[in-house]
Amino acid sequence: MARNCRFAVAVHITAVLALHRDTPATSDWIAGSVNTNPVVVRRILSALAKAGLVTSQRGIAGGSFLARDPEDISLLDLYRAVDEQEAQALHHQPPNPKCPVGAHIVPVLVDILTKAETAKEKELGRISIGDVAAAVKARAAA
Amino acid sequence: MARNCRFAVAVHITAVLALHRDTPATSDWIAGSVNTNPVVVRRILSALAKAGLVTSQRGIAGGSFLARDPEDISLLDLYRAVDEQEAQALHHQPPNPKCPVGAHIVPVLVDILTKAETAKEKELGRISIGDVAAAVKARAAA
DNA sequence: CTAATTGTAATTATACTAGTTACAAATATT
DNA sequence: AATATTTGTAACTAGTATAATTACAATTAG
Repeated sequence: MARNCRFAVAVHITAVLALHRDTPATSDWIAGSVNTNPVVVRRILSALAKAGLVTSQRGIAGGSFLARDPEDISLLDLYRAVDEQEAQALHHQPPNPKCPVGAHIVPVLVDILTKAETAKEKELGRISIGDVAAAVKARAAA
Repeated sequence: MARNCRFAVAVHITAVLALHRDTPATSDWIAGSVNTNPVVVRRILSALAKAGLVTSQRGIAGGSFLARDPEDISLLDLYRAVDEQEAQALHHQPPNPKCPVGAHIVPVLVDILTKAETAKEKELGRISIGDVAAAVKARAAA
């Protein structure tokens, strides 16, 4: 249990919200679809709320809504809200500065990893929750 | 200590090998540059050898070499050799098939993650170990 | 007032990681 | 042939991130 699946769950949650825009969805109900504990859902909803992507309401008729139209929420928004910094890791210990390679490899690596991460994020930015909801709907109809 | 830095170390190791093509580099020597334990280096060298990127020789004059020209080894080669499948994780437990979203979200997610991962890998494929070695050299000279 | 719901802290079990020790297998040098 | 050095791996350890779970205060509709 060491692999981060928060992004996948965030996409799932927001897809549910996109398909139920009229009534608030409770964390318990969403958890039933995701097949996990409601607290796990609330934690991710909390991160999404901090990013302004969803709103939640306490109380007996409470639950969560998308804060914007599904077409105006990209997967990159979710990714950033939830994964904080998924960037590939650098050295655990700083390399040896007395070796020419050790002394200069880190900024070179940072440059490489930034390029790779940027390409990935660009793809995620092209897809909206609306697209995801439509894809789910299309598969359900088929 | 849960973040994977094998790719970063693999780039470091192969950069060292690219700048010392004439003599074999021992895992002990490389470990001194990376600032880690020689066994960690040997483990990564072993993965690279399985992918045909380096060759190693045992014995008193042993050590490792690049198996190809640095320009012919891409960072994608290293990434694949070392990270096996770094792809972003899906749900921990399979979602609820009785919910329309739960029943159809997984293939949609796979499609999304594949696109994102492919974009990242395309970037890594554009960069060679030769490029990395040149960048390190340039910084060392500056 | 009551019941239902969110928000969050605390705890737990699991798994992955790098680091480390240990040692057999291989090999160049003498 | 003997020796010293190096790789290749297995086994183990400590540290840490993760999801799941329990618990409970705060909020709110009816």
